Amino acid sequence: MPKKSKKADIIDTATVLFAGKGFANTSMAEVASLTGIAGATIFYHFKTKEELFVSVLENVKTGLVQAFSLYFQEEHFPTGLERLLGAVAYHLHLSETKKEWFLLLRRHYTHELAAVHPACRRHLEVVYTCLVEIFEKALTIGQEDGSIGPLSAKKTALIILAMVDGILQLESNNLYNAGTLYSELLASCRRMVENKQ
Amino acid sequence: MPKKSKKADIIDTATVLFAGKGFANTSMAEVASLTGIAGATIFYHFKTKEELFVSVLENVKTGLVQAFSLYFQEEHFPTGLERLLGAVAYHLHLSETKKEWFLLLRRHYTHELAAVHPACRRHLEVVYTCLVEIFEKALTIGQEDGSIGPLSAKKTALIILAMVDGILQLESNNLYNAGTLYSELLASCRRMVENKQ
DNA sequence: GTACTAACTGATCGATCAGTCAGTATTACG
DNA sequence: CGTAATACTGACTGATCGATCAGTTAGTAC
Repeated sequence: MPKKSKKADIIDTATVLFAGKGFANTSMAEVASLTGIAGATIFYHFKTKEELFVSVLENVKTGLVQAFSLYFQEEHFPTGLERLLGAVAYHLHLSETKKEWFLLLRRHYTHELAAVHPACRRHLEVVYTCLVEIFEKALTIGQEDGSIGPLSAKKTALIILAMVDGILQLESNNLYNAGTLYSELLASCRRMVENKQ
Repeated sequence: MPKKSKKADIIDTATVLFAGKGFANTSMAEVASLTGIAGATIFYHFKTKEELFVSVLENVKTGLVQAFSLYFQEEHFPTGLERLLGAVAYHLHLSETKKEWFLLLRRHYTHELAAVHPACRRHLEVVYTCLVEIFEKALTIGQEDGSIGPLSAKKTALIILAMVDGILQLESNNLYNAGTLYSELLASCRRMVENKQ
């Protein structure tokens, strides 16, 4: 196994903790102990707790953008509609294999900090722009090939993102076994955007 | 103006603070000072911070259930489809006039506590059951009168709830001016559930 | 080896905060 | 009025946590 730098180890540990327990409830001491280093070491690599958080978010951003770009490099779709449904399905899939990423993005602190911290805001914007544009592009393609009806691609992309995110939220809050809803979600998306023959 | 009890004052102040800054970032001292009472007074009415939070949540539950019940007492709809869209619109409307309620329900701490604290969990369940059943009932009525197509009422109700909640989330995170999306959201709901003629 | 730098650490500090307690004010009632 | 309960308060405590700092170790260059 490749020996990772301690700095990267800290970021990995912090990602899980920030995502799982939130910023305020995660202590630097806990990050240090789970990483297997002394408490003061974190402050050598990151000046403040906030700076650590931003590094974590940047790391998530990079990973997420890369994952989607890779997916569309390998997959190809006959119609825009199928491309859209593929994107939704991959979004759902990623949120299972990389739960921490999406938990972190859904944490309130992430958005509170973004309102105040320019670098943090930029990372968040990149993530959301990436997600929205994926849907938007699929919708535009679908309108050209006739698989998708006439609607505002931009606004519909936002609504689909909200819908997917809302389902993931329900699931992560253990309110309903949302896994059961995945196929129903895809069907609902299809009904929502497909061209009435 | 009716003189309110200090206990009710504390709950009102705490609702705004817990909703706006979260549980961990709200100090009992702040709640006390904004309510205009001494710090120790809160602990006379509520044994712990957690108990205060549960009282706040209970209060939100009561208000929310009442608001929806009142709405459907006064409004009547010609079709199930219109009833559904009315419910969605009222949900969006309430989330503006009673922002704190929905912010509180979306806070992670609310769900983390619910996983451990039975009374808290019960309050949350009442709220979500109320919201889901409103959509579910409208869908069922619509299927009977032919305005809504054949689909699982329960699952579709969950998806619509997730969609509305997702839009509100986008808005409260200042990511997009989601207000612009309200009419598009209603149109999308309609396309999703209406009976193909 | 020596010299220099980067990585890392243990001990500690100051601030914050939930919760306690012993006591004071306020109300209700005979 | 008296007295008893309820409502409220100021001063304090113990624990937690972010951050600092003086110092040690590991790595690299010569």
